[in-house]
Amino acid sequence: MPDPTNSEIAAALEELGDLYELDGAIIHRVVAYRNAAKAVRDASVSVSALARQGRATELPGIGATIQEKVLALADDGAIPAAVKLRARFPSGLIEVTRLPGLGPKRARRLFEELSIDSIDSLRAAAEGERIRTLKGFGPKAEESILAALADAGAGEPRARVVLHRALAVGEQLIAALREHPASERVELAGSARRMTDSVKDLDVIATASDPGALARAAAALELVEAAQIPGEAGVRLRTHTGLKIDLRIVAPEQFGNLLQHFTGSKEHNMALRDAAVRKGLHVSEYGVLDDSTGHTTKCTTEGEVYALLGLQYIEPELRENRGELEAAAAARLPELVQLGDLRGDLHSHTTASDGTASIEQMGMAAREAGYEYLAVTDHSASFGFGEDVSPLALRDQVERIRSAELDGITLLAGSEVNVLPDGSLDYPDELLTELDWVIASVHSSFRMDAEAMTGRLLRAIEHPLVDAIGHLSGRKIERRAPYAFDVERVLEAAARTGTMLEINASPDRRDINDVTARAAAAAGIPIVINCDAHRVRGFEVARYGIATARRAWLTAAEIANTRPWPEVQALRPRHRAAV
DNA sequence: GCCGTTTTCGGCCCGACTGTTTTCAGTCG
Repeated sequence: MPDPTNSEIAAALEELGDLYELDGAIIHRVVAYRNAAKAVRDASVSVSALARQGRATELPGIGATIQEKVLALADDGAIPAAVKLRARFPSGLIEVTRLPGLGPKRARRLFEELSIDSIDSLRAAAEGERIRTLKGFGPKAEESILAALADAGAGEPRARVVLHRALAVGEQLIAALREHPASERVELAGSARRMTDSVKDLDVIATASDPGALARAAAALELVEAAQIPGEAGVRLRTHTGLKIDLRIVAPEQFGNLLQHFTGSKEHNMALRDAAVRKGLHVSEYGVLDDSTGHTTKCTTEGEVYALLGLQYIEPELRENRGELEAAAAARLPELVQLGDLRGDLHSHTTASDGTASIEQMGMAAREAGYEYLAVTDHSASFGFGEDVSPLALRDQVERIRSAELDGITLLAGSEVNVLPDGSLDYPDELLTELDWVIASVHSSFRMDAEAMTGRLLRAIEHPLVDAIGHLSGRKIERRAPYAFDVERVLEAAARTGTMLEINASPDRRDINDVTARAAAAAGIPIVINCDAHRVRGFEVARYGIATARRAWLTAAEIANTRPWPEVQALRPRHRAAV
């Protein structure tokens, strides 16, 4: 039996937390399990392996007890405490606690007093008006339970929206509000401001000379399908795309507090407040209360909030409670890479494969995006959609790239070569040696087992003519999970061979992700941020690659293509000489 | 269950909302 993966361990710890909560454990113990689950999920190394070495306790929120439980899971496939509790609480009961309005306390009473142990028995009890017989429950409770059941069964479990779709609408709304005469400051908040992969809804914070007028104007915008009644405090909107947007309007003197609060993340804010309490301060969306004076300080900017707590300003992308508070306290936050730092792009397509523009058109678009160089990397021989480039055609393509006459940008002849199921590439080495740049990607046979996929990737990484691996995990945000492979072994191999790893900036990929990118850079692996552009407007997505890099704490120095092309070349092991 | 420049024991974020309440517990973000 293979060791449990980090996500399996995290799920087991979450479940145990849920079970302890049903069992009536003090909430702090339950929270401890949830914090541990998050620490496992954020870990870039195998927590099973760490636990075997007795080092899992180095992760924040994991102590000796939870390490023991991880070891039990790894050795016996189960945690004894969870087995015992599962016998007492039917699994359907945990689903009942997930319904809005029902938590562990009320679910447990339903179980003990009405034998409700599943969604089905809950529905039957509500319909039979038996729930209102319980003390503390009334007709309203029954009604809201039935409404929650109807929502859950409506088949529209409102999936999260990929970030760029939400921003496409949100940025229009913000631009419109900024133009309104009653508005003063209008800023995006929430997870979208932190540039997460996907979002549930959007939060917008504003100050206004006439709040009511601004809220009414927002509700009247063309992109709004429905709005609740606008008020002085703001308005809740739903756009025609189905996206929910909360506009909150506040007094200017509290703008910093509110923006900080609603930017989150929840975990960041909880840790921030915890640290504040130890200094005798209490942080909320209304200000910072000082225990010793009883005085609440309001902040017009977020910088003031952090400064009051003795912290450096923390960029939104870092606010995930992944060590940013400790770093800010020590004034050791990294200077994050910015969009303007990119000097070139090393992954693009033309009409030679599945792109829509010519070499020249893509070159001009890249130049307009501010790049000094662009690698043209059409798909290789076996791409498989009738868009493949045969070896002969690639030689022609190299000629065309080399002879393209474009001022102000250097075009590089490259290819995005398929990594075949056995880990070999689908161009011969003699052909690859003629190229300036080779990026290798997996485009087929995603469902191999982890061992085989790891071997496949290792072979590509170790190939002396491969400069970088494209979209390493193969994930599509909200649509396709990464394929199974051993991230640690892959990073170890890339670090050893000097093979670069791509952050593919395409907003539905953002692959490698923030957690992996941070681990890769820490291992000394050069990262490249590429747009994978298939059309002239394809370079607009660079901001999403930059966002992932920033969420990974990366500086410009850790991104290869912030350098001029000759320096990128020098970074590569290019074993070319050895071939 | 975790954790420590005020603690190895005694704490553990903050405020809003809801329903069933006569002062609040449970839930949510």
